[in-house]
Amino acid sequence: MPRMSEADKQRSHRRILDAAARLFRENGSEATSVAEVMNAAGMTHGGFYRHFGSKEELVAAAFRHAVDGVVAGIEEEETPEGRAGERDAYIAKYLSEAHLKDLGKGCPLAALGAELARAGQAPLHEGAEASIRMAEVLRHSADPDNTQGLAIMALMMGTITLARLAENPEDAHRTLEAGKTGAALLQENWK
Amino acid sequence: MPRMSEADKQRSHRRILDAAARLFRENGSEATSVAEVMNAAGMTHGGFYRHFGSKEELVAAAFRHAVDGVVAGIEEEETPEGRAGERDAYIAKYLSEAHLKDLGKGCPLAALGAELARAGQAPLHEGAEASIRMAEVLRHSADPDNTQGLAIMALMMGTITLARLAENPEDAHRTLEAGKTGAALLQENWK
DNA sequence: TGTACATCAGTGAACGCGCGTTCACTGATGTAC
DNA sequence: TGTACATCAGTGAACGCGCGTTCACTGATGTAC
Repeated sequence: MPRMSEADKQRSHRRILDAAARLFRENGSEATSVAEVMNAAGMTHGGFYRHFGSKEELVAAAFRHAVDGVVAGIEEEETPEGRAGERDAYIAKYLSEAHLKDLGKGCPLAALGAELARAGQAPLHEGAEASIRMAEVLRHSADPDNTQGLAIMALMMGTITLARLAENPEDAHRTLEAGKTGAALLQENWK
Repeated sequence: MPRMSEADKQRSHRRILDAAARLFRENGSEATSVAEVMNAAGMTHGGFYRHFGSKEELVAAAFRHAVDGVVAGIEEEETPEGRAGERDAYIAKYLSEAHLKDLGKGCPLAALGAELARAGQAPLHEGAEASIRMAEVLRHSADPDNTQGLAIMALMMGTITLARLAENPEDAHRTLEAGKTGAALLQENWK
């Protein structure tokens, strides 16, 4: 059947990244095999090394791809007003019940942050960039360190992690509400 | 050499839990093998199943053991004043540079929370209990849901996760400072 | 208190299995003339 | 434009390896008399 055209290869590459970004968030990057990713992308495992040099390289690339998907449309906003609107919608969506179970499309930092810190140099680097980038989405002030954005991002990540550990919907809801109250407080009363 | 006394077995059991609680937090429970845990506990891997029925059982037990170690001394405080003192010290210690690299003795929820949510029923249950228990340590008000404690816990977990992803000490420090400012705000201005 | 024996914590070899990675092969693609 | 050929994306078998788990064995412990 091979070989395909250059455009086909790009489509395959994209399918691998899509599958990996979803599966890694759902099950963790360590618990997901290269073969699982390739099957989900509609291929067999042997072709993997035409696209990536190693699994670690895929972990880094898929994580970045996941972050791209999550912040898409927000980073493009030019005006402060557009940003503020996107930002508030983003916080509400982040702290929603839907985000709890939809791991595969959820926040990459919440799903993989802890794992990334020990997954090698390239994944760690992507994690570091994602931290700054995702906190930037939440920036309110002109503070160059974006302290407020970092704090709100941290609160939201922790909230989702705690809510995902809840054994019943009531506890999960309670945790999300705590996060919403906290996020509102950090937005209104900063400094 | 075997068989040892009942007291010896209890000491072995304890050594396995100590080693697992440290190694799982340092490298993740999936990335740590049963043999590594047993070697760190000073034994060979074959004896493991005299103590635990499966690795998953160890993950749950070691996580609980880790939580026990972290909240020890705080839960025992009887008076509100004693609690408040312990609590403030706990927050300061949690958001310190020392906590960043000392993964093996650090917060079990920050290190393993995301992994636990997909590690099986028993580990998930321990994660759920730990969430409530560790938020309880931070309780300020008489609010039965402990909303404030949950929010502060979430903020601190997220802060440590973000800070551990930082590529240089300056960014890590900045993130910790954001967490401290946020935590103070959540303590002072709640509701 | 002393002796015979069953128990069982820990050892180390062995198991089947799935992992990441490699490789010979296929055949459509893209290129040179 | 047509033909010959090199390229290389994807296949599927195979690799060595380490995993979780099992098991026959050892010998000190704890128990029964």
